[in-house]
Amino acid sequence: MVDRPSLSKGEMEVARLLWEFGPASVRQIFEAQPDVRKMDFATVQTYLRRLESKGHANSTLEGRIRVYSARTKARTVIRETVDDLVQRLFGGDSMPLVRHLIEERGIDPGGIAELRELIDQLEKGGDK
Amino acid sequence: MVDRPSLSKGEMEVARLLWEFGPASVRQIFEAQPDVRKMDFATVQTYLRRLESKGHANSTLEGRIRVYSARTKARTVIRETVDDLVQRLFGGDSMPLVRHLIEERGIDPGGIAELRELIDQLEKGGDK
DNA sequence: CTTGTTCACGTACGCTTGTACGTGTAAGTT
DNA sequence: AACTTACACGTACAAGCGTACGTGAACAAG
Repeated sequence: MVDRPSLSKGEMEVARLLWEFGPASVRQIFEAQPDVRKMDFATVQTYLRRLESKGHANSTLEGRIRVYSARTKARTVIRETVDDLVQRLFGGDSMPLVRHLIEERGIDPGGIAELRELIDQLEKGGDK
Repeated sequence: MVDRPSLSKGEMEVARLLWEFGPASVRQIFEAQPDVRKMDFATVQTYLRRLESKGHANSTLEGRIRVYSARTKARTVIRETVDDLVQRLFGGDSMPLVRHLIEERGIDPGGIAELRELIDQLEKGGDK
């Protein structure tokens, strides 16, 4: 449970790509970026270095290419980030955020079905 | 639609108090803080000043007391903040966040009922 | 009027973040 | 071998952030 520093916005973006595209070189992460809104190669590199120095990634040299891999699970980082946001923006109550997401951002039909199930589950095993 | 700089975490906390406790002096915001995790008076003051310089608050001197009031609506800031988070952490898809909130943070019984209604509404007027 | 209290306001300071550039070198191309 | 890419790695640097301190003025209490 070594408590790692939290991620900045830019670092999060790179971390997400790293989670999604597994162990990867700087170039691979660089190219995994959506075409719009691309960071410079060197910027991606810096973020990966910073992720490593914060303990959120590991790296090894494979030949002359440095390959990074995530060291913390997405779920963990997401939990911490969201908890923090809920705390600061809503004083700790997460319902307003759920409400906001549903009202303002909409959910597609598949999501609606899934949501119904989630709620049923919640109600059934209404523990903790 | 003047595009104001986004808020830092500390600023958000103060902004939330300002939204909740209406136009208020530094001291009032300072005292509105939950007893644990209190910022110093001067720190609150700095955040209010910064909120103003970023265009998120206004202030006037009432006698010798400076009174701050929010200039941007909570809803707007929340939308921008959450949109940004969803973008960076989930690549723009908000469903994973909803799922996370429900699974990891739980919703109280009242919330469950409300959620059901929200979903029904969504399904009915399934536009946009 | 003297002393303590409460503010506003300017300032500070080290750390983090966004966003790279430059240099040296290994590998690929002609 | 000479030239061109592609990398790793060190470095940079201004703006933003967290967290106040200090000073001087206004007010309140004695």
